[in-house]
Amino acid sequence: MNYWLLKSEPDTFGIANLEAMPGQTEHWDGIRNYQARNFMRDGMRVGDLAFFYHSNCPAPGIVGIMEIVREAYPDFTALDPESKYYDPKCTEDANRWCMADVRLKKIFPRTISLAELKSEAALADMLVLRKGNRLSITPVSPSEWDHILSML
DNA sequence: GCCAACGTTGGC
DNA sequence: GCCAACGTTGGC
Repeated sequence: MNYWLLKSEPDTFGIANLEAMPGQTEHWDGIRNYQARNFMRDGMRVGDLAFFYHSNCPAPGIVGIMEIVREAYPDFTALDPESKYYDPKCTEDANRWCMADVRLKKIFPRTISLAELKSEAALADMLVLRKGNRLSITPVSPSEWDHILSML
């Protein structure tokens, strides 16, 4: 069982959008970075838990928890010319991108802000806090996971 | 809107 | 395989 942190822009798809989906479940699509894809494809398993992180917004931070309910499968948005995630180099037989399905598990009573996360010595090694990090999927260690939950 | 950091592309 | 140019991310 692994822990993750998944970023999404609330203007595009925030935790409230996930809450509103049937079964509070949705596919996590649009990964267009190899490192992030590899984390998803090679590491993410059903039953894993992930923080929902709001990025590129007035109050960036962790807003809740999701559970992985389906492991990596081909990201069909890469084949759809109408999608903003369309990748002309992908075909049905050679789709280099994948998505996973997530289900909302918990919305935190408050946002754990990026500033708070940065101020915690116990989280100094978190990938997502590294300067210039742009990965939309990063692994979270069990101790980091527990520490963040203790901040609520 | 600015800009630093980083990934990808493509010419050579 | 190098590397400059370009596009994107994301905090501020």
